[in-house]
Amino acid sequence: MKLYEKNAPSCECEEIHEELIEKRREEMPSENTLYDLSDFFKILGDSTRVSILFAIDGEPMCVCDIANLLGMTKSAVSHQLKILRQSDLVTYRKSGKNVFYSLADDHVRDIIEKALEHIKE
Amino acid sequence: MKLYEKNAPSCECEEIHEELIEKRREEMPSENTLYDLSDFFKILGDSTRVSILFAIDGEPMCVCDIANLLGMTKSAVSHQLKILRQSDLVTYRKSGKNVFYSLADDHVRDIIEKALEHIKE
DNA sequence: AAAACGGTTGAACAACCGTTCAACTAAAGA
DNA sequence: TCTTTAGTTGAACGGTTGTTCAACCGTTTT
Repeated sequence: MKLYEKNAPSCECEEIHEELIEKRREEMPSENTLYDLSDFFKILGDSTRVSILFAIDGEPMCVCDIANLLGMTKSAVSHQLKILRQSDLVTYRKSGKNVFYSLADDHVRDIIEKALEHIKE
Repeated sequence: MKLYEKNAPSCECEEIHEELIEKRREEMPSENTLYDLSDFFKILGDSTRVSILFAIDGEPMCVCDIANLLGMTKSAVSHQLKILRQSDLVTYRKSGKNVFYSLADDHVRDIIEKALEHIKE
């Protein structure tokens, strides 16, 4: 079948709805967008990072207090903060020996809020 | 607001700001909620699963067509569909030898839409 | 009935990821 | 200056996870 050979390394099915697939393919986001999107969700897909975001929501907190709040070591928290920093989800401000972290913007808060609504069903 | 920063020139790990931590702790979601939330995002934190959700958005698709669209094996797609099923993100309808999958509800679409807005900055 | 097909599933393997540990830097106090 | 403290970082370990492979099931076709 020609249709089969067109999509070489795919599944081994015989009956393929070629028109539908092409139509859907055109409507799909770009591969890069899909990766960016899943990478973003990957950041939120860890309870420690989500907890940190809730912790610093409203009031900035230093690493030590976050660690105490979550019952974790400074190191573990710092590692996760680095990831949140690199994803631009948090900002920080140095003050003496301390580093105060806060939410980068309200965008993330909205998404988390919507997700909270979703899981409460 | 500034109360914390005012009398907190240092955040010592032995001398913790109990009041702030306690206040934040009370405002935090329950541990279970935090796990549910991160588990939900974990589902979306995979490009294959996100791609599947986009694929079946609007029109139901059978496993074979999804596999062809994404250039993956039926098995790999089926494994991910199982995860999406167990998370109630998709529903399915059997029709002869085929199984047609579709989005469970519009909730997820909204969240993905918001996330798309976020990453486009 | 037997063969073919769409789809599912479990085991295995490799890649990924989060915490721990130890060493390190920068800032503050003595 | 020397010590202490807040925070960062890299390596390593153990658990998680996504794909592959092979076998399997239910439905349709011959």
